[in-house]
Amino acid sequence: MAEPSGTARDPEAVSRFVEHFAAQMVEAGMSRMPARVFGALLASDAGVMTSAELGEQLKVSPAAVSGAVRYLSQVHMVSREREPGSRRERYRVHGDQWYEALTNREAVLKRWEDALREGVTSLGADTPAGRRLAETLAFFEFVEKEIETMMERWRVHREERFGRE
Amino acid sequence: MAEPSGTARDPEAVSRFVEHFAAQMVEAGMSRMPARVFGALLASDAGVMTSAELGEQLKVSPAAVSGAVRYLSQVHMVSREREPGSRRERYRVHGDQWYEALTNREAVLKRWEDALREGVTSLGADTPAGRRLAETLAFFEFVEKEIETMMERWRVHREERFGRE
DNA sequence: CCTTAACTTCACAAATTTCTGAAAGAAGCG
DNA sequence: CGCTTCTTTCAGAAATTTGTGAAGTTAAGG
Repeated sequence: MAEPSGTARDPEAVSRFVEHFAAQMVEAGMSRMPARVFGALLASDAGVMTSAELGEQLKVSPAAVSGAVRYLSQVHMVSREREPGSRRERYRVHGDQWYEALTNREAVLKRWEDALREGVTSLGADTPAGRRLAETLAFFEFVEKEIETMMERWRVHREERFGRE
Repeated sequence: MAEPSGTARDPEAVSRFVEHFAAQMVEAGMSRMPARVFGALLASDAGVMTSAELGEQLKVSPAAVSGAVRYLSQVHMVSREREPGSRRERYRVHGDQWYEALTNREAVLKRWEDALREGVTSLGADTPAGRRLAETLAFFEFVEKEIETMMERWRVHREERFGRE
């Protein structure tokens, strides 16, 4: 059973989740600090935290928070807002926005594809290596298209299950 | 136009591709040496190379090759074979095997899901944070299923385009 | 405008990761 | 069985990455 609203959550339970979740993201290639910041936001009830709150909860310096959120907004995993009537900055995870960003590795895919295309050309499309690269390239192009339609299906699925937010 | 078969390929063109491709893999989270070794294999005509060949081409020590191929076989991106009648080990990329492995991040997905499930429980399924985590979890579960069907579609697509190998 | 709160940038220290050389460990071959 | 060839392991050096403190920048509010 959940706490009555207004009661502070168990900070230790939050921290355990944040660190555990962040560890998975790190393993998947993300740097530690952005992963932790993201985890903290994801586990916050409001889905919004200030720099100070993030720094305090994660026990890190303002500089570390600054670097992490800069990265996270660049990859569109959080958005930053100015708190009206204050110099405080706030960072938010939108319920859906962030995993849309996760699949928006399109830029990444594109660069893989560029590298492969260049390889096919420079090694020769009619060499065994060139053919292998071409097939790999075709795979990435396929995946790119598939991800798009998958996200469309997800949006439908999500609406059914969670309703619009 | 391609070289007549039997002619050595331009080592510089190969190297350019390998390093460029490896750089993308690194950016996507893979360590440098495994990425380079994988690139070298991918760009080889035979799709097979010995430790010595890898070390020589990449200008690295046997120890570095050893570590890289250990990692690559663990994640099923290459397979190792014993060259018959020799102590030489050979490493191979199968045309298709490796990107099957790439999408076989299922283990990774599973761990993300575990972390999220634990978070939903410990933060409370009826809290705002718990609901956010639950939706994220649902997304991952959805993706996991989708990847499976996507790979089935790819195999069909591939057969049409490249024929069986 | 000046003060002050908040965020950012930067140089550096600490921690981590990566690669090497050397030594030890397997496995074919005589 | 020992010799030889190849691979792996391991300790440590080198390089890279990460996070901090301190100074610098911006903008709200008197």
